Amino acid sequence: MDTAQRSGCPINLTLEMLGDRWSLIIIRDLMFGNRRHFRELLTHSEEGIASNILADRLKRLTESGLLSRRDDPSHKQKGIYSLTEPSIQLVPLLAQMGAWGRRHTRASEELSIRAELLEEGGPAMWADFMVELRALHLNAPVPQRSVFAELQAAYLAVVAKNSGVVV
Amino acid sequence: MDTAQRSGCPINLTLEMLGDRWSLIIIRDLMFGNRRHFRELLTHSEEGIASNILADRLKRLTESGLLSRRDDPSHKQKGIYSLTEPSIQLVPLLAQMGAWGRRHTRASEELSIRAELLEEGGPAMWADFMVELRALHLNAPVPQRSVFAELQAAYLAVVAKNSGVVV
DNA sequence: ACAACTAGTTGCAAATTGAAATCAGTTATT
DNA sequence: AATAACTGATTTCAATTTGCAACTAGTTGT
Repeated sequence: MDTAQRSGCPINLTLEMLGDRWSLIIIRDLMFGNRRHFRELLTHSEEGIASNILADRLKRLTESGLLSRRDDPSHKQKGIYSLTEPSIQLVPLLAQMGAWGRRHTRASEELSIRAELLEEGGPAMWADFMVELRALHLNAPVPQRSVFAELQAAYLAVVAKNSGVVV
Repeated sequence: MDTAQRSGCPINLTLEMLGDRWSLIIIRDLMFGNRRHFRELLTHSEEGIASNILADRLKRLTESGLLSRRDDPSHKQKGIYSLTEPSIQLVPLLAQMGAWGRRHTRASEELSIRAELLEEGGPAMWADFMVELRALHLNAPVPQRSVFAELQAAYLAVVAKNSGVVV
């Protein structure tokens, strides 16, 4: 990894770590979709990431401490990717990105519902979500509230509604 | 501009508009540095943007509604770039980016002070700053409080302190 | 033994980036 | 009036990055 940085500005440095078209997509899928394996990230990606790009980003993100990788005991070739404390602390940033995107881009209703809930929930909900992510990714104690489940349920409800199925 | 989008996810769409290494740098300089002309953005950039990239990004950002451009009456060739309501609403996102970068990257003390103040000030300060930006960029009424001046003063104080000058 | 699955790698064309030089029009200086 | 400096770009070109498709080498299930 090159260490040459353009400036010491925190916004610039954040951009240097995450300012490309795929890094935050991968973190998003790990965070909100709980995709933990290479294959899951590759094939369940809404955006259709290529395998070489995914491999490269996983390597870079792991090297820069935003992800960690451990072996999957059930399969000698599989690795399990986890968020780290720094990437868990991206929750407020991703919440703001979702909120902005929902207002100012042509986001779909189905994929916006999580952003809407996170925005309404505010910092308190983000904190609860971060506690839960620490349980899922860092072996911290499991909390009572599952923001993940709330978001998932809301998403499935909108999908069901829009396909005409009675929930 | 190509209209092909990878997915309707609000995070993805935000990334498609702003997820490159320069767009948010330009918006940052316009927002926190009040750089309004091409030359100012080009030469006062900490990061040293190239003129062809700057020209391209100003065009793209203007086309996508994040900036607007009007003629400068004092010089027939100059344009004055302004933030728009959508880009003013990036304040919370940039505040979160600064806060994250300050914690998780090797950001310099001098360039971090604004991020620190914005984080401490929270949503109330962000709202005040947005009101002020609407005055500076959208001809809205000028408010009493100037967050811009507060940030600038704090920055200059740190610069002065670190160069051994008595403030 | 064999098929399917695993995490990647390789090859290659296209697009993007970025440094340096250049450009044409505008303004300030002499 | 001539000229120098400044304006927002554009051009050129090499290097890098992207992304698709094919492929690899190892692992697991049948």
